[in-house]
Amino acid sequence: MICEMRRLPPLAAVRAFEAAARTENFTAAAAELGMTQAAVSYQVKSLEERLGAPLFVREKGRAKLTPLGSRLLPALTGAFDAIEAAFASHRQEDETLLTVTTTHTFANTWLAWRLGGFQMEHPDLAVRMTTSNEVVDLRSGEADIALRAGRGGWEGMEEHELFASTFTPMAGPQCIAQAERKLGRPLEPGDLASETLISPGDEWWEQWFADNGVVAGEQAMRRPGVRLDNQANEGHAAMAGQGFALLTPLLWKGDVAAGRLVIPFPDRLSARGWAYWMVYPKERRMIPKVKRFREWLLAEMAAALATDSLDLEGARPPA
Amino acid sequence: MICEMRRLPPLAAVRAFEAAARTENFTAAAAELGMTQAAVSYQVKSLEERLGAPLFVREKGRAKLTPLGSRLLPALTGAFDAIEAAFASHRQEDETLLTVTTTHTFANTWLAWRLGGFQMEHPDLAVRMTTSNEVVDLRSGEADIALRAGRGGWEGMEEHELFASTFTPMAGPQCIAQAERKLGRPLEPGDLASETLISPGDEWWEQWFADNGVVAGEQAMRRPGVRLDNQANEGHAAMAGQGFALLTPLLWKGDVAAGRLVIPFPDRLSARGWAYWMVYPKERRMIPKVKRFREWLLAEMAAALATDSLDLEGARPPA
DNA sequence: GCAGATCATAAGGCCATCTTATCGATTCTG
DNA sequence: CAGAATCGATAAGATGGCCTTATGATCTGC
Repeated sequence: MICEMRRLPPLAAVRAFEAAARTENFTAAAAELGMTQAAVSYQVKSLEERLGAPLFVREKGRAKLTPLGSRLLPALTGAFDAIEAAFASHRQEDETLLTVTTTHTFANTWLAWRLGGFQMEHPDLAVRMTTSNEVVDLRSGEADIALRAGRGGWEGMEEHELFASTFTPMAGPQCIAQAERKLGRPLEPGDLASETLISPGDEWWEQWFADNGVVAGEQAMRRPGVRLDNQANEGHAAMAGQGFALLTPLLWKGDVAAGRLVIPFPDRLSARGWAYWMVYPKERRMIPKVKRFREWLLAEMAAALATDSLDLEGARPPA
Repeated sequence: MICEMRRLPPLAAVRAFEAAARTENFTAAAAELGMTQAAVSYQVKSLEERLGAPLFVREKGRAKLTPLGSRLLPALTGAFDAIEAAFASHRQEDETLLTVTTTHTFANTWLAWRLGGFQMEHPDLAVRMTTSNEVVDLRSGEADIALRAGRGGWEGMEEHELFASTFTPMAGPQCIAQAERKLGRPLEPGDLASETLISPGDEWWEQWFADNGVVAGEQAMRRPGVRLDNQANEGHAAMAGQGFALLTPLLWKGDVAAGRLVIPFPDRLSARGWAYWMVYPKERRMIPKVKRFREWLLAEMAAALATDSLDLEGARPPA
């Protein structure tokens, strides 16, 4: 093993010396360090004893640096400045940069549309949004807050349930129109068994078909089809007329309102048993930027939920 | 007052973090720092709490740096390296450079002639000799050892008396010859009253005249004459035939032996009540270079004194 | 599945470090 | 020149930061 042995004097003593040397005044140094003059005197003396050489000459009631002390001082000042700068830059960044991590889906369909509002309300914060799938982000300090789907119960985390993860089939208007033209009547759940599905192999299709008594659903699920890796992509594919996708109504309100997506069976809503959560380490809950984001998000979410969810025509402009 | 407030985390924690981060291994870091793994864990944790952000991600029983930790590490390593280097250079210099401070006189007449011998015996030491008159040199660390004239009793200093500071008139041989030719007989103490003195106003002339019952000495002392500021210069002036100087026999042995200086009254020796001393701070007596020089000097001095003192113009060995 | 390595944590002790108080020396000031 | 103010050294005493020991949990490799 590489044992790069360091031989350093006690750092508390070095620190006291540096401050004392910089001012050539033990009393002032003590004030700067938040301790007493006696403590500085003690530390300086102990450092001198350790070095076996004097750092100050005491004369006429003052302390003046010896040549050795003068030689030592600049390097030490530089070193402490470097340490301070390292932590200061962290603190600076930590106070002014808020990083939110979330899923592609939630980012795309909800957060990205509203994050500008938060930024407007808090111009002193730099906001960064990243998308990823690991909750580890929080433990490793890569993000301050996570917005995630799951069942909750993350160890050591403060959690706020935002909304339940429900889903129902949606498709582009032309897709619906075409199907109904073909059938000559409004769509019914069972009809989807013969329509093109997006991510047909998905277990949630199985659940939805079961929830709605569609036995023939399995055929549709076995048909080849595009398999996409997140709901955001599925939604966009649906809007592009690629078929029916299972989507969470809350997340697509805007597109539904704008007519880009149609919900054929507004009352045929399934639930995953999941929810979306806002999550952050318990111990960071009092940090200002975390607090501000939490409050903003909860208000925003409340507004989003306030619109009658079944009355799905629409995303309302956020309060 | 300029209160350049620094906000630094506890340095012990920073130090532990730096070592732990460098190796990404708390156990190894603990070994390097000479403490236990538990202590490193404790310190790292305390630093993380202070920062409000994790520095390591603990997973699979290992600790891996977070991005924040990685960003911090280089600056901290650099800072500690700088501190280490500062003290190391001092230590290096302190171990290999021996500085002796002494008077012009002793340097000129004794030490300079023999210091080469010490250097030969200790080629690993760099030896530096400076001449000055302040004992403060030692307290300020400018020199390791002082060779000084005085009465002893320096506070906090280890002292070795080397030899008593005695003196007797000396002059160049031509000067003596000229005077005796003029008188037609060997010189006697009283004759100096009408000879040219070097530094005639010096109180030691007064003492020497008194010690030797020369009442008329005062005349000579009031005559104008060159006043030199140290015995080295006075001795050289005497050798140049400028007159009679009061010199310490031990210091001029070589010149006397070579015939460049003559001692007209070898038994008319006065003492100043002073001695020459080797002096150094008590607490430094065990430092190798100090020890080595001390032993060398005492041996050298013993050798110099070993030659029968009365036979040789009479320096007496100190008690 | 056991041995070995690594980190976390609890409990407890102790000494380094700090504070308070006081003194002596020097400098400032009216 | 006296008194006030400033500054550093030092003694005595308190405390809590820091370290150790001991143990547990987790992961890896044989």
